[in-house]
Amino acid sequence: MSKPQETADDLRADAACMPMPPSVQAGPMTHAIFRVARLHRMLAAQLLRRVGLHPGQELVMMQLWDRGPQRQTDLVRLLGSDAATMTRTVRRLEQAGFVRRRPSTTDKRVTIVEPTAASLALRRQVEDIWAELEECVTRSLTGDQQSEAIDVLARIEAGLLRATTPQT
Amino acid sequence: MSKPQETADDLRADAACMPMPPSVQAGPMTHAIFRVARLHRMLAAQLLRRVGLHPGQELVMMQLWDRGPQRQTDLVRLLGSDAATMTRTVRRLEQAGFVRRRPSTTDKRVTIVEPTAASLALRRQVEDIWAELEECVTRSLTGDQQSEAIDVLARIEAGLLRATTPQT
DNA sequence: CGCCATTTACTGTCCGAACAAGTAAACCTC
DNA sequence: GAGGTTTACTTGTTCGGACAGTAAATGGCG
Repeated sequence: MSKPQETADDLRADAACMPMPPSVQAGPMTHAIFRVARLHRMLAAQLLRRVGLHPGQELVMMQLWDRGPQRQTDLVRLLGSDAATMTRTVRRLEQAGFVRRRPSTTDKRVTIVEPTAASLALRRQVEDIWAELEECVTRSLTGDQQSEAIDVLARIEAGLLRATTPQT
Repeated sequence: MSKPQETADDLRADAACMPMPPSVQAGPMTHAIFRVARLHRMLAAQLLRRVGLHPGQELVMMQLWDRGPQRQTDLVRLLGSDAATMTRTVRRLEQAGFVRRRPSTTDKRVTIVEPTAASLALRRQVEDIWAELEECVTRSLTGDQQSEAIDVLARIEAGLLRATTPQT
């Protein structure tokens, strides 16, 4: 094997660098967001796989652990998700044994979702995963840059929000 | 019936604010990235739907427009995508008439993907969509903040990259 | 030349995400 | 209390994304 040694730059070029054609270059922020979002999600998926969760499921569990039993609708609202997605996600979490579903006694439409005792073992693992994720995100940033980043992301979110909620 | 009227803040709380339970608060950057990524993708999907594309397909088309006919493997490498995903995405783009597939004469394994003449009409629309996306992302940022944002996102990407490519 | 690892593309499977449509229950108003 | 509306949940479909497995073609090596 020649391939004398792949430098860090080579790896960087291979793995992340979707190259820079002119049309992509036209939207540097959009492009950067795409890249970061994908890497972030990939890393989250990779870490969550170890504990048998798929991306998105951990968010449901975190809500349940923090806020206790919830109606599915509440989970949908809290996560900004979709009712259909929530139905299937909760069903899979139930099959995995992390969640229990119980019909409400006061409103026959609603089903209450609650974390199982078995899920408590997951909680610390998920918290560790979030800590590791956060570490990966922040380790290239100084404290000041982290503050900058939080502020900038909040501003970007505000700008996007104005576009996605034109109604009212 | 109290619920006099929902204020703009209420709506904002509904739409974007996935609340702040302690475990989420533990990873403010991770949380912010999730939120921005989701909004960004939602907006992209919303804009792309007008021209009949799904998120991800536009990236393939942009590569083809900018770099000309490509092997599927090249598209996979350029976009950092998956061979299986690319197979299906290209097939759908072909069915939609935006792409043509042609077997290579020199290597019977490869199929060359090239944009159709019909796709050229899409190109300007997609460029407009990227411009609109970029506008939504940047409109809450000053010029300095945009530079900050690019820098910060690049640093975050670098941090994530070190985690997702641990192997040589 | 023949063997074998690699490359390229495809299929099946499972997941989240989004949309549409439908059902049942609760609520509201007349 | 009857009828219309809203709410809560479910199912079906389509898409991108990821993993596993397959088949064919290629290229290198002995």
